[in-house]
Amino acid sequence: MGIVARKEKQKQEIRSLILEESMKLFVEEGFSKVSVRKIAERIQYSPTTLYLYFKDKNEILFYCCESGFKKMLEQNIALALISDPIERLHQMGVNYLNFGLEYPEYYDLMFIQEAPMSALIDMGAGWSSGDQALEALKMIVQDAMDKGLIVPAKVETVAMAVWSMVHGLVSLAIRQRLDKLVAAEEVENTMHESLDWLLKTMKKA
Amino acid sequence: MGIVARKEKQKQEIRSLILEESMKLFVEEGFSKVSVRKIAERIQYSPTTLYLYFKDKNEILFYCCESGFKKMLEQNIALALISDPIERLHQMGVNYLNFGLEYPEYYDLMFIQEAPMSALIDMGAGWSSGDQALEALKMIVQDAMDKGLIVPAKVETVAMAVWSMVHGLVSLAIRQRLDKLVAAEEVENTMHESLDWLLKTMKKA
DNA sequence: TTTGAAAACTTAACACTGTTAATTAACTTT
DNA sequence: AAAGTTAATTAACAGTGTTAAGTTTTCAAA
Repeated sequence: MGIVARKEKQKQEIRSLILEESMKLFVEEGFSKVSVRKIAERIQYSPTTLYLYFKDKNEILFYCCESGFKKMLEQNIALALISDPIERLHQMGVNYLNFGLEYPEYYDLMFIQEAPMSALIDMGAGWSSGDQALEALKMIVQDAMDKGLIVPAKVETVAMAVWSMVHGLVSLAIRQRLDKLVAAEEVENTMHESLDWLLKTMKKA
Repeated sequence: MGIVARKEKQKQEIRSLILEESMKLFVEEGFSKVSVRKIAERIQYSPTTLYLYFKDKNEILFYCCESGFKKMLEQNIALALISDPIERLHQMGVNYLNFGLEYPEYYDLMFIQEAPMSALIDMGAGWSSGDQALEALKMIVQDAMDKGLIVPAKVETVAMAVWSMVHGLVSLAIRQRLDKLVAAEEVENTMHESLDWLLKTMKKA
């Protein structure tokens, strides 16, 4: 059995190689420039070889996505130290904005492109990493409500509102829409102000 | 001079023909399926002919966008009848959600894709239709603040927050992310609840 | 150690994509 | 009718994701 295990390991190594190089590529050259042929060239394999390790390009992108979520979750570890739910929610939002602005290519893939979700459906798999992040959000909202810091409402409703807002900010920024509302150099600042505003507004007086 | 005017008119007619057929195409088959060749086939012209009337594909998409904004502004005419700013803002949000869910392909083009914005930059033109909608939003917010219905803040900050939230809702819904938070059949409902929640929350007690 | 099957990989090809340069067809003006 | 201008086309380039068929490599059993 040792031999089949080693083979499996080799297979996993090539899978990782493909993913690593894919991620380098789209951080360097942007999402739209990533092609099967370019990835293949980088790892010195024929383009069709990739199809022995992944169903299609969408599946590759899906796994890149997963690694993006890991990056994001790492940023959120420090949140556990903040006891005040509102303050914790606020910092989570700040982290979200920062992640989106720092890694726009990852963000694009994780929350804007439909390719990874198509892969998810094809694979019949779950959005495990994404679900984890959403679960964390819901728990904070619930906590804030339990402690009487915000007006009671359906948790999903509030969570959706908060998520939608930060996603809206990031995705509009990435797609150059926010500079239609304020000058380009003030976009990032105003984004944070909007987030601050939301949290101040939703805080029970 | 009459002859050169007629020629100009003919030219404009072909331009309109291209745009009309493009829009039909991407409402029918979706944004990603629209190609220069498919448009050309529909209007019985050679693909390269389109390049005599438009700089590139992005420019065609840009003008499709403009027509999407027209559709959107039409929906907002009735807003003028609502005197209460908060109520007006609310209805504007409802219209926004409805537009996005009813014409996801248009919405995609107008607010998610980067192609139209690239065209805009290439053309050195302004985002006239979009600006108009944003101006309307800012005015309502200003009005609400003047009448003491919401807590005073920078108008751009609040406008950005509100826009980002409804955009976040629509774009996450379109890209199948919201059904990770609530069941698919409850997405639309919860979207509206989130909007309601925001407006209730920002309303000064 | 040689054989034969299974696994890994590549080549060739299909059907697309946006776009440019060169060429032909049509219409205007002289 | 001849020359010049404009409109439209054909051919081609360089790229995309993906599949089928063929080749090379690996490795266990004879």
